[in-house]
Amino acid sequence: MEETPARLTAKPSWLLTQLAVHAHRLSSDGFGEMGARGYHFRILAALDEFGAASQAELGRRCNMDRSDVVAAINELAEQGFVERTPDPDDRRRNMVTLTEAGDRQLRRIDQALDQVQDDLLGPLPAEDRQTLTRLLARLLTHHQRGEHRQPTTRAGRASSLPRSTRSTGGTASGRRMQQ
Amino acid sequence: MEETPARLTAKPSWLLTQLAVHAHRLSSDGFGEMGARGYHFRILAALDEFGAASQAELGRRCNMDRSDVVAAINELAEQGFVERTPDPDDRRRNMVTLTEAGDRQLRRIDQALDQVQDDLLGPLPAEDRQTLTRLLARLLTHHQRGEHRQPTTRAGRASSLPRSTRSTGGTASGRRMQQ
DNA sequence: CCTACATCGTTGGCGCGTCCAATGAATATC
DNA sequence: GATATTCATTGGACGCGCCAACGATGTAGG
Repeated sequence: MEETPARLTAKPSWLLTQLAVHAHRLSSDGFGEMGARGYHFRILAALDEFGAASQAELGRRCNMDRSDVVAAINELAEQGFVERTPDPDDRRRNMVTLTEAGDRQLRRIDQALDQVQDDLLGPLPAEDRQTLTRLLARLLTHHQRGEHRQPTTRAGRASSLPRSTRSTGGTASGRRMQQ
Repeated sequence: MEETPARLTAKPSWLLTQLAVHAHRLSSDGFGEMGARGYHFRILAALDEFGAASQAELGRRCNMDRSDVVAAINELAEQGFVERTPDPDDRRRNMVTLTEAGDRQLRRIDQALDQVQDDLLGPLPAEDRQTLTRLLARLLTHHQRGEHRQPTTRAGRASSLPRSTRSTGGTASGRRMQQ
């Protein structure tokens, strides 16, 4: 069948992102069967492991944007998996709580995901699986550090230019800028 | 800072997809500077390596949907990086050709991506980089094989459900068929 | 020849994940 | 108290991966 350009297959970033596509599909198939998606699982997991939390905290723990937490919590609440109640101690916050049904849902998803790991790592022997996991974890840790561009408390200008400045002007519509 | 749930960090699928996010961001930052995106690079790479091709063929090589190829070619043509001409031998097809400007653009992107690989693999020593690449390549190959569920010519297999009901279908999950 | 069928390009649409900007309420800091 | 910060929410954007359907064209079979 048609070959893929070596310029792609030779690059770790290609291997990684393409394999991630497969991982994502396997996962989606997994919890898609119970009407969930990635964001739901993340939040349920965080609530289970750390207890009730504000939405902002959930976002920090799960690497999600606040606004996406809002939507996910809406959906989870509709399904009865979490409850959203105002925090009396800080009226800006919502306390998000895991319900029993939510706990059950979490376990179901988690189980489905265990199977997914196996499908994903498919042909690798145990040792290689461990090696791969270790290397990935190491890189991920590396890339997450230094990601908390803290506003520095106290006037720490970070020259946050919207930075649309694109060179080859052309027609394009480049965007990007993640802080 | 806030911890991430172990239910997530313990899963290879999580490590993979999250790291892919970083890889994707690094890449985007890379060619975003020249008004390109992933799809563009894939197509330029395929044209450079295998010569002029039809859009369908490009889609097969680059793991892209035909419809997405259309859009990408539109954009590349606007920028003068490829030319789209009808194929006289088969009037269904378009021959897509790489221009000189396109070739230069490809080289620019490719160079930027080399830097990206280095940033991505950051703290890993050469040996680990190699190991990781090898494992990823192996898994990717594994997951790409068996993806060409061919309609078998004659009489349609595949009950082709609207794609949600994919219930306990067991492993297979009737996957795609790109190619 | 004529009828199926497959392929190609195109349009239009969906879902998911990631992100940003801006608003209004509440709180923290000075 | 004035200012800055945090929080939830809305509304939007973009990339990537898909799918369905169309009309035009090409290929096989009977």
